[in-house]
Amino acid sequence: MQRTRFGDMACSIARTLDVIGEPWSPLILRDVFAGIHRFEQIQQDLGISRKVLAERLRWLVDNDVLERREYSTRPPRHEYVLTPKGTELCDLLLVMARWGDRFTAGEAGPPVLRRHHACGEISQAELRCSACGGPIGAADVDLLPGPGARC
Amino acid sequence: MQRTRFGDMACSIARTLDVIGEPWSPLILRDVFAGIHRFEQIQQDLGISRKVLAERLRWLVDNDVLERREYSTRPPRHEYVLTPKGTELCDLLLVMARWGDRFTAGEAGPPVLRRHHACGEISQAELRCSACGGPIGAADVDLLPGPGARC
DNA sequence: CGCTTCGGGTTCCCTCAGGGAACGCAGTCT
DNA sequence: AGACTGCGTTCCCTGAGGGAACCCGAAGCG
Repeated sequence: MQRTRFGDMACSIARTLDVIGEPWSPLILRDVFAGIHRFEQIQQDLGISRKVLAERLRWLVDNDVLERREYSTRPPRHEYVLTPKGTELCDLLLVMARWGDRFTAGEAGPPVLRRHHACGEISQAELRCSACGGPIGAADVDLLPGPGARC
Repeated sequence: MQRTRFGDMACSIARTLDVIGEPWSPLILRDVFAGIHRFEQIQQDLGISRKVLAERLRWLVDNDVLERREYSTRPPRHEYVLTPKGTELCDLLLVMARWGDRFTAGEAGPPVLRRHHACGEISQAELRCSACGGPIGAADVDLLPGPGARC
């Protein structure tokens, strides 16, 4: 067997990892989210190998996270933009950024700040319960088998 | 160069990935969070190679995400438990699970449900702005350079 | 017209990380 | 003593990632 695939596991976490769990994929998503849309720019920004970048972009497009859009026919030029599915995936990046800000930023402070459009304030993303609206964290939930439980 | 390290990048997302971005690491975290604390159990649950599991556990312990605790002196037996830092990292798993539930669960529905202790309801984790309390998503923020911005 | 550039990849080679299985080792059971 | 268990470590083999070179279509330019 080669590198184990996670897509067949009966676990939403594993299936999410199947889509963006490969090395570099979340950073590619971050770049597209941050406004870097072109192959050459992403490659330079990340310092990733062109081969791997091409593979990852193809995978993300095939999985409907990114869309490969032609922005010029002559000469033919393409850019990568987020689909709605990909935009929701970026929520993950907000939570990763929050954890990184808290635990890895050190003396210098966070390298990037995020300002909420709606209120104009610098903010972090907090997790709230969709049912009661109260704060929720990993320690506050019980796990129960759901309808698509393990075979 | 070998596999590129993300820890030195001026990006909280990259630095978070440096801690749990390797293949398998999030699933190991999920298992420990779900109550699977012992080497042998994790190995069997995931089907991961013992070598890689030992490497990942050591890395997570070194990074203060897990604690290796002796639960029996004779014979010496150890288990892995979440540190506070690791527990906060599990918030990431909640968000991954939500995305996976929405976009990869298919007909069968989500394999696992999560019940909020505080209200007793089955729920998903929603993102809210820490400043105004309103809903927040990746599409609702502007990025600004912070104090620890790229050198 | 031929030469260069540029965006966006593809191909090639080499090393290193992951998979799998075997081995090791302390301590306990019978 | 011999078997078993929990927890790793060692070994070999394959395949994925890094790096650099190459490719191709379409301009841009003297």
